Amino acid sequence: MAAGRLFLIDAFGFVFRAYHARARSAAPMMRTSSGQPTEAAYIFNNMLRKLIANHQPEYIAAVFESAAPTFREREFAEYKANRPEMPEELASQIPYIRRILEAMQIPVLEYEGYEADDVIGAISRWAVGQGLEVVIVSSDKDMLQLVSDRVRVLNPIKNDKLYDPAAVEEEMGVRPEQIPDLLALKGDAIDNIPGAPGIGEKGARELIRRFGTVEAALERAAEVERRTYRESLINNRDLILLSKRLATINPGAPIEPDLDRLAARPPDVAALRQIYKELEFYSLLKELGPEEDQRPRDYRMASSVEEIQAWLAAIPADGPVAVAWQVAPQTGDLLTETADGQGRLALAFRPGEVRCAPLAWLDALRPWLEDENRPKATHDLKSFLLLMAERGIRPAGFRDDVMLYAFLLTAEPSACGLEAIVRRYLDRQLEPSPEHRADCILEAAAILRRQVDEAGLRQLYETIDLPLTPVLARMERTGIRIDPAELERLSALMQVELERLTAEIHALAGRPFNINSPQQLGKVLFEELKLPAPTRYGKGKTISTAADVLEELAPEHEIVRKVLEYRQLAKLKGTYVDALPALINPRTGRLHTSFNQTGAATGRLSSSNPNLQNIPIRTELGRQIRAAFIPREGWKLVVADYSQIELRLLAHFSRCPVLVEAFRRGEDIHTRTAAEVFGVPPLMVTPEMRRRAKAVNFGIIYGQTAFGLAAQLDISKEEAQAYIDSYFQRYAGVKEFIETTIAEVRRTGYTRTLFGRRRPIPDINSPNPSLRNFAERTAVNTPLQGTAADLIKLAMIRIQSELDRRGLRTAMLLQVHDELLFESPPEEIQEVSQLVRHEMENVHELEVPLVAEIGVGDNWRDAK
DNA sequence: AGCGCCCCGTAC
DNA sequence: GACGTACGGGGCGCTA
Repeated sequence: MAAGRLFLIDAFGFVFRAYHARARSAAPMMRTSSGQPTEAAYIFNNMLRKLIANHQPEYIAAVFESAAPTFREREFAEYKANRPEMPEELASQIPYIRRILEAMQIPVLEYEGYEADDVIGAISRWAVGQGLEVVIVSSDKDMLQLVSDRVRVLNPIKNDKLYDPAAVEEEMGVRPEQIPDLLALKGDAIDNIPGAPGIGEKGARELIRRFGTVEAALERAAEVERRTYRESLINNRDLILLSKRLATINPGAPIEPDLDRLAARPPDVAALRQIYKELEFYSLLKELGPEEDQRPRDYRMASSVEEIQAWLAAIPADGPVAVAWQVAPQTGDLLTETADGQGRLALAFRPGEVRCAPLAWLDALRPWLEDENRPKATHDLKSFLLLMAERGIRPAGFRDDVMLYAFLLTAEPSACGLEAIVRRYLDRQLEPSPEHRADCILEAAAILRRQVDEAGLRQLYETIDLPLTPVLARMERTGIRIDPAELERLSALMQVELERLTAEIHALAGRPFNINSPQQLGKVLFEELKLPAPTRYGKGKTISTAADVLEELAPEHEIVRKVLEYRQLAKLKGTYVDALPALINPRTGRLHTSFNQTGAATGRLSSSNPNLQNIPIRTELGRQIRAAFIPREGWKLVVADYSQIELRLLAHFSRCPVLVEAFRRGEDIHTRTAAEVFGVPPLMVTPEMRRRAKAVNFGIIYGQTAFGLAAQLDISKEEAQAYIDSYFQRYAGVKEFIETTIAEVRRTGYTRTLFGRRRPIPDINSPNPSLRNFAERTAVNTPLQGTAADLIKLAMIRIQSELDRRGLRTAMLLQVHDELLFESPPEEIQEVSQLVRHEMENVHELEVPLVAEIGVGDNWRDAK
């Protein structure tokens, strides 16, 4: 005979109650920084800790509900029908709860076809037979029927109240074995046990105390004085008996667990630490104490190619090998060679086990690098592809890019560097050596891979983010041609103009000063020349001299007009005309930007060194700069633009009939909006009305307020508000979309694009109205901007694959959010135009058509 | 001299 | 406080 107490935890019951208790409260739910709800896991974890600390069980197990239908559901379809589907915020925490149990070494019991109640009943009976005492950890009243002299119920929600038979009788008014009878009469709303109509809590207790059982009460119903009770008993006999069967825990299940498995064991602290890190339970992490990080390290430079190959051959082919290379210490830029000539690749096989190879050995590693069946992990795959491409190697088999994983999970550019990943997910400090980088990548890959899977982001990763990487690498490598002579010509012209303007401005100011300095300029304009100072201030304390402020002042003084002209020239010259030629790669003679896949929280790409996504187009001078972007000799540039993609997505998401119809009929959307907002037929829409409607349309996408629209259009706030009201009246579906989107983000904590890309919006429930408003605008804008980004990325992947499949020489050069730029040999232009248009327009079926406009020309300006 | 922040302006 | 997402140049103040 065994001795001791067996604690049986009603896991789902507890989790449900804990969750719903919190869900009802107004406070925002607890989440990780990436938006994963964690509160139920936190409460459950603390309940377990408290339980173990206070009671020190000899035996313990957690009982889970099985997914298969139980006898109650077979007998009574409505059973538990009142219980809502488990909400996503709770369901997503169940895997963590199971892992917490695993880490605490608490066995989980679940048996197909039995509810947790029945499993607990059966195990209790079995355990008592084994000589154990049983403590059922549950806050469910049903459980009280199992209480006996050897079985107790412990309610962790009710301050660990422990129920013995006397306590049950005191609280419920009946003995434990009479609980099903009680419930059979009074019913149970949560489990949808019907009960006897007309008999409530008090009546049920009175009847059961008097007659002992439901059966006896039915038998002797005639004796009941109170008419409603008497008639309810007589008229609902079958319902009452069914209710009793539903309420009765059936302990007859043939369940006999292995007692040794249920013996309490100390927690696996390392596993627990890992989960706490993932869930960002920092206070709990602290309680676990400092981690001994001095894990054994076996970092070695391989002594021969053969040794590396032997290593590679020895590891199981299904586990990934992490690859790292040298990066510049400060910038993180990839280094092809180090000062000491010791450029090397590091390969991590198992935690703590890393082998390095000099770059000179790459040829020997080529078969492994190019073998798509040898899985690899990296941080920043694109850089690695570029590094290898320089050496004529085309690596394959990339499975995990922890940079992309981190981005999918957090949508935070600053969380995607390896340093940030190691700090956040491994809770360690990154050392710069490639060995340590590879070691960390291997470890982080396992964690992030799992989180990506659990967050439902796997498909997005495999269909968009990962396959886009080699496409971008190729675009960067191809680069784009510019005409430096043309830019130098422009630069000289602009220089002359700037010098003239400088002299004129200084003369008007009565003294020389630095026009580039907002501080000095403000002093000249508002203090010395006493121009009417606007109320607007910058984040510092200087009066704003921004263009829109100066525009207002332009009629007041000649100097303001000249400053505006100076500013434009200085900006374009400094940022583009002079900067771009200096960045031409001498080897290729072309400009090679970097596309950052983790640079924009919405999922857009960003471009840097140089940024080729903000080349001017609005002014004539700007267009001259754009004209300096040219194709290679004898080729053409082909430009493909999505038309109004974000407004089309707004139509798709909102299904707003007016908007949807306008796009289906191929109308000019700004004219249509003008007609709606101003209440005139489309033919009566003036250019000014269209301009204003266009501002309203964009304002909607960005969550603009009346204040902002008024400033933008230089109209009164009231007039702007009238436009917005009129808009929402005509486009009621859009209004509803905005409201439901915000409501959903409030509930879930993050936005999702059409393809499931998420962005946590933690401030959505902030008490600070400014933060909250900003969060709301972000919540509305991100699914539009992010879905547009997903769509064009998908189109890029398909276009590149189609270009390759057809053996075309056309090269994709740039992406500018809703636009793709190609260079084509003349004989391919027709085919490529068609191909590109087809892939862009058919990238995904929406409520409205997607339209791509194609242009061809000898430079970027003329191709549009 | 180098870094970081601010203002400002370019793109979509 | 007031329009979403970026990058980058120049000024300027801080630190070295």
